[in-house]
Amino acid sequence: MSNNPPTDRAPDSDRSASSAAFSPLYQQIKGLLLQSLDRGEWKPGEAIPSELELAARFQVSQGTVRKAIDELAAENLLLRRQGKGTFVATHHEAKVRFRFLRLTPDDGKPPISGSRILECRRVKAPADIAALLDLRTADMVVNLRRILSFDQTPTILDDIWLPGAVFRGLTADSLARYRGPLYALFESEFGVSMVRAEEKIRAVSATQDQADALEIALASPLLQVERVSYTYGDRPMEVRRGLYVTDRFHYKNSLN
Amino acid sequence: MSNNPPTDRAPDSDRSASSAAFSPLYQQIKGLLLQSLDRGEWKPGEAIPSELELAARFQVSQGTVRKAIDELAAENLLLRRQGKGTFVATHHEAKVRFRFLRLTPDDGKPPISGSRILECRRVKAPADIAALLDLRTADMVVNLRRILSFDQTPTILDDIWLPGAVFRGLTADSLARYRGPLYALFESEFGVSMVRAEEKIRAVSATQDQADALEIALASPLLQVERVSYTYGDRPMEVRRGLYVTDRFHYKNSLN
DNA sequence: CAGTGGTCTAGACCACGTG
DNA sequence: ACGTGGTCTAGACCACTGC
Repeated sequence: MSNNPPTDRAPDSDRSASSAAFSPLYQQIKGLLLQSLDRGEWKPGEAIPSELELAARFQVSQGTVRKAIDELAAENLLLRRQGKGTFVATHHEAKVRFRFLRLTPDDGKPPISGSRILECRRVKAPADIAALLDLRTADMVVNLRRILSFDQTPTILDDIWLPGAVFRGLTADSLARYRGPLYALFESEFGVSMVRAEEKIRAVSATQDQADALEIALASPLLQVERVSYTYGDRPMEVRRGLYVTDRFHYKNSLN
Repeated sequence: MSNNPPTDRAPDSDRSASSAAFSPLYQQIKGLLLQSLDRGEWKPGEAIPSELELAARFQVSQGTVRKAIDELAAENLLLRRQGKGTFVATHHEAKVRFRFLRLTPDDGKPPISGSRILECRRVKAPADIAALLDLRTADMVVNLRRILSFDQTPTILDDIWLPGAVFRGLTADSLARYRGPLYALFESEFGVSMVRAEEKIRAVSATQDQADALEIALASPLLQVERVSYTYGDRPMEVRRGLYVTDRFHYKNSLN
C-alpha cells in the first residue's frame, strides 16, 4: 500500500489533522495519539479507546496502532493492562509515585516521608530560570521551597520554579493542605502531566542556610540535583534544584 | 498453534536446548540468542545471521525472531542497521565509547581525555567486593587504581575491582600500553562484554589522599559513584568506585 | 461470556547499503 | 540486482479481566 505521501488513503478521516508527513504510518499515529493526550481528550488514569477502535478511527490496521502504542508505553506515557485496556499514565497510584525520585534508602526499607513548605511566592523570572522554562524575564514564575523528610530526618531541600501563567492559584495554603507527590497535584489541579525529566548532578558543600534547613553541619557534602521536567510536547514546565543528604540514602541509577 | 508446552513442534531443532519453557515463543528465542551471545558464537562487532536465517534455524516465523531481536536491541545488546544486518554491540566504536560514563562537560565541548594507572595488583577479595562480585573472600581479584584527566585536569579517581580468575594476565604493563576505554579492552582481551550497570551515587568530602591525587583542596565535595557492571546472564564482573570532580563537569541523567 | 491486550503467522512492499 | 532490516496488513488463537 503506497502511503508515505502526506495524508492519503482516507483524506477526510481523523488522520487528515496530521502534521508529520513522510514518516512511517505508525509514527504519524503516535503523533496523533500524543496530540489527543496533550489536548486532554483522555485524562491521566483513564483508558484510551481499544486498539481496534483506534484502528477504525485512523483507518489503519490494528498492528499499526499497536506499534504506536508500544512506543508510547515504552516511554511511560501509556500503560497497558492485559484484559483491561490501555491507560494514560498518572503520577497518582502508589506504584509510580516518586517515579522521578531516584534517592533510595541504603537498606531497602521504604521510609516514611513528610513535606514542609518553607516558602511559596510569585516573582519575575530570574534570567537562568526563564531560559530553562522558555519564558521571558518579564514573565511571572512561582517559586516554591520545601523540605522533604524521610523517617523524621530532613533529607531534601527543594527549590522549585514553575511558570506563573500555568500555575495560577497555587498558594502556600493549598499546598499545606495537600498530601502526596507534587506531580500528582500538578496533574489534577493544573492539567500538567510531567512526562520526562533531565537531571544534572554535582557534589557541593552546604552553605550556612542550607545546613540550618537540613540540620547538618556547615560545609557537609550534598548532592545537588538540577532537574528540568517536561510535559507532552517536550515543553519545559518545571525547574527543580534539589539538595540531597546522602549519608543514609543514595541516588540510584541504571545504565544500559 | 499450540506451543507453550516445553519444546514442541521441532523437537530436534536448535530450540530443544531451550531452558525457559512456558513463556512466549519470542522470549524463548531471545533466551537462545542470549546463550549464543554469551557462548561467543557471534563476537562483538560482528553481524548475527539474518532474521530469515534465524527464523529457519529456530523453526519460527520471521516476525517472532524480529520481536526477540527488538528486545535485545532495546537493551543495547544488539544493534540494527538497515540494509546491512544486525550486529553484536561493542564498546569499540567512537559512537558508544563512554557508553557508561555520564560525566559531561558543562559547556558541551568534548574534552581531551587521558588515563594514568596508579596501581595494578592482585589481592584476596575484600569482603564487600567479594559479595558484590559473587566471589568468596579466598578468591583473588585484580585491583586497579587510575586517574582520568579531561583537558589536562585530573577529574576522576577510579578504584576498580575485577575477578582474578577471568582477568588473568592483566598487568600494569599491558594497561600502560593500551589506549581507549577499559571496557573495549575487556572485550577484546578477556572476552568479557559489559552489558548493563547499576550505580549508587553520593556526595562525599575528599580525604587528604584523594585531594592529592585529584589536585584539589582537602575536603572538597566529590561525587562518589559506585558502579557494578554485568555481562550476559546478569553476572557481575566489575566493581568500580569513582570519585568525580564536578566543578566543570556534571553527571547527566534522563528520567522517563 | 464478551472484550481487552498478547502472541504468532504469512506475505506484501519499501528503504537502504553494497556490489 | 540483490539481500538486509523496516513497515503494514489480515487473520487466528491465547490469556486475562470483569460481568
